[in-house]
Amino acid sequence: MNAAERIADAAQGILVGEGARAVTMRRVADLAGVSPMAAYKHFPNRQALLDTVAERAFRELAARWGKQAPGGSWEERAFGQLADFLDFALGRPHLYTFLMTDHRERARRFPGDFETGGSPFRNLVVLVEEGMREGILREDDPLEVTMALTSAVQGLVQLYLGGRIDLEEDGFRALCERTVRRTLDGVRK
Amino acid sequence: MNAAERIADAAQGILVGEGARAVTMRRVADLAGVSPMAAYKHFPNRQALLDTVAERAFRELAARWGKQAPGGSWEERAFGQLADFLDFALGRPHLYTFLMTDHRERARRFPGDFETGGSPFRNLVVLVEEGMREGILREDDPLEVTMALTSAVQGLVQLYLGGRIDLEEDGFRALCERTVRRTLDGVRK
DNA sequence: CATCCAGGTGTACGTCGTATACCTCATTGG
DNA sequence: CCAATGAGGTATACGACGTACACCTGGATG
Repeated sequence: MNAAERIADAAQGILVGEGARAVTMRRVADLAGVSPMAAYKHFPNRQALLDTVAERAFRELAARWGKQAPGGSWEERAFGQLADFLDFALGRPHLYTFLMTDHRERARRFPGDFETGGSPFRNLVVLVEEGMREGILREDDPLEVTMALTSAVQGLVQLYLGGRIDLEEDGFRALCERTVRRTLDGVRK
Repeated sequence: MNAAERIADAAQGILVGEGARAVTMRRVADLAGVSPMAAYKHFPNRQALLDTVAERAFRELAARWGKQAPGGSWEERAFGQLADFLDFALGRPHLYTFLMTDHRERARRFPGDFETGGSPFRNLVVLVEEGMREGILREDDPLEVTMALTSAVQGLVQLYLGGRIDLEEDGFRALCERTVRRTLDGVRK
């Protein structure tokens, strides 16, 4: 029905797909069954289309991650979130890079946008707040503690997807777990 | 004299420059004062030219960072390294992204290549080993501890350069310091 | 002196984003 | 009932991109 959504769907489909094919207007149009210029009736340019796709994908992601089973200890839930994050990053590397790494002017911004609805990070901040309430984590700025925990993993993932970590996926996941554990416990004597 | 180096210089110059202009073969050739096809006498394709530029830039970086003044406490030296890293990442953002983030098949790889010569990371691993010898850091795998400390900062820089952190440069540098401090001390109670 | 070839040029092809002009209906005001 | 309108599609074209290919040129070498 809505042609703009069919076009955004097609663009997202390219990001989700296996091959590392770039999201070109012609390819998107082809996938949507429409001529290359049709997209410009709905988006002023390629960047605006990509921004829309990012917005949608972020919302979908937040909805999915919100539904996690709440059982288990705090640590089990925390490492469950890590596993979910890695499932996404390693399972949809192009979409991950597109959402998390590519420069985008209208991206969500720390700190403001990470507290309000729709951001996948919100769930993690909540988890950290729970950890502080339960006395597992030191009292501290929840947002910044969340950043400390997540940015280490994001840095590792960036290196891994950039071909700079010579490990199989299982080995890499284990490295991420050890790194999070070090961030939790500190490396200082 | 060496034409290949003049061309690589030109390419590096684009990465170092202010504007976010892409490294196109035509632009490189123009800067080198040569026709667009000349580069192909020295590099089989654009990717090979970029790989060469990355190799050179990495070596220059390692040489510069190796010369740091060795004075001060371990912590002062560590945060000095952080400042140097941020000077580079924030001062040459395009070169930084090119070197650290862009997918490159022939990139240096963890763990092997980070231990041997020419890698800027080598200095940090040495610093961490010193910290363990001085009893400041817990006995642990030096390479992985270095990764834990650096990947958090890399994750933050990636977010910052991607326009996802709404802070001035000073505020961002302070956030990096606090994050490294948390990684050193841990966030667990 | 003839040959060769390292290193340069000019041209051309297919791809990209997208400006522009055009077309085609369904809706709607008179 | 019909003319006008505008939303949404198309075809064509332009300049920039990476690069294949044919060609040139001048100094080293047999």
